[in-house]
Amino acid sequence: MPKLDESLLRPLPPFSKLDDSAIRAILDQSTSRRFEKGSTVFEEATAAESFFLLLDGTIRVVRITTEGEQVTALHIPAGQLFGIARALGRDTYPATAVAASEGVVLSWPTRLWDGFVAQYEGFATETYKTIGDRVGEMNTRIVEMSTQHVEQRIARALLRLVKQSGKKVTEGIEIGFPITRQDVSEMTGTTLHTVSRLLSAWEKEGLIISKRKKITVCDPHRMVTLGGT
Amino acid sequence: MPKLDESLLRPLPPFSKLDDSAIRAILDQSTSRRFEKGSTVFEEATAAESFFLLLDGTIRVVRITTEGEQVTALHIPAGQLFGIARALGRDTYPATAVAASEGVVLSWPTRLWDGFVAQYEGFATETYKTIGDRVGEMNTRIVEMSTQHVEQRIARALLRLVKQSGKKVTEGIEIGFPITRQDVSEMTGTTLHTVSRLLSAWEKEGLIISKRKKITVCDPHRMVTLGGT
DNA sequence: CGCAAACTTTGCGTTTGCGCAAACTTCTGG
DNA sequence: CCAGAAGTTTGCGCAAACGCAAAGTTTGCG
Repeated sequence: MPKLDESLLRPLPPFSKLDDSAIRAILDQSTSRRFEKGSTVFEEATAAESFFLLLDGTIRVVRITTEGEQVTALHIPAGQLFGIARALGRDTYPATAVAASEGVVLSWPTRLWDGFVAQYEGFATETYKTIGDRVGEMNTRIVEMSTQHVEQRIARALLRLVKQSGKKVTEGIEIGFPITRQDVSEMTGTTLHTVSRLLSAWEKEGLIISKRKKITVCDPHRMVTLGGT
Repeated sequence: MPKLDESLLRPLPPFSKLDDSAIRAILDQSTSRRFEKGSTVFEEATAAESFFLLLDGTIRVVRITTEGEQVTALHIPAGQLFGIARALGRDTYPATAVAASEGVVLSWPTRLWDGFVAQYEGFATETYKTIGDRVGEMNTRIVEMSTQHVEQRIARALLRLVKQSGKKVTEGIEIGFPITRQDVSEMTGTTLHTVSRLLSAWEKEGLIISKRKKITVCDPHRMVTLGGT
């Protein structure tokens, strides 16, 4: 077990109101694990045996259609809980979680969930806020998919990624994990071809710089404009 | 105040595990109100002053884009709680609720929420199950919007409506509240024209019968097939 | 009873973005 | 250092669905 201490969890939403001993106790019951890029943390429809906290990296939450197409529902940034099926009364995971970059997660057996909720004041509340945010995001996704054109959807998707995991570099803001055109297409409900064409065009205009698996937004302001009113 | 008794709430999820006196107490604090078709129960981004239980009718949960287009996120069937922003740590409503048919709702001031959760065992759990179901539905919507063609989306939307509020009639199963092509288009992210064309075609094939504001699915099995694998 | 409003149908031209195909570039492992 | 895998670019043709327009139908209200 790697050395972990209270200061790690302290700033994160579900733990912010707990005292050191509580956090210590929670930490002691956790398992830490490193994930390679592309590896699966848990799979849709399997028994929700654990819930997770992402310490480092980014998780892609995907669903796979009967035709085998992948759809990315959500990206989880470092510092958030995920796989918390139990909080919504489910006993299987509703989607698959894939590591978008290498990363580290803590996990606890799901059976501890109810105890944490009962024992630690504010734990549930903070968790439900996170879920609330995700519901909001999903809602926004539905609205976007219903009303916007591919160009706007891709612009917004990039902005979301930048906001969640952007790193400042000299040329602009870079998305903090490796991402392919295919990935972007799965987030926006389009094809990698269309994404490629669009990114090429944007690069010519100086809006972005894109290398293999890497996208840097140079002109966020103009990107926002493209994203729609 | 109309006469309400325990038997009304008893069978509904959040109350199923409470005893008569608890339900009585909850009921005593509620306000009952009738809504006309098309009237707004609450509006997006306004302070979440109440939460609601739909006793009769159907609620359409919509978001309005900056361009003024409406997108229907969800339909709430009779018997469910809604407007429970508080449960997800929000203090404003994330969407607008419109009565799709006339109906009756009970409401409580939001400040009572935390008390209910604390006081009544199982109340929160059951509520979160409902939310979990809705999250699942939204997820499915995203996947559909990403991967399916208009025809499939409309087929599925109709099936969802039929499942939620279908009434058996001699010709098939009829959607239990008035619904226009416009409404269907707002559920599926398309235009009323496309919906009209498609429904006309389906009617010619005997798949459905549609009158003004009324749709009856005659051949649900074939409709499922149209909805995709 | 008649008019206006709400809802529906249908036609036609246009466009967006997909599907397919092929070539090209960058990485990785032996 | 080379071969193959993984990722990207680009061209071309096509079909789904939109946008616009106009006319038809049903309903409710005065």
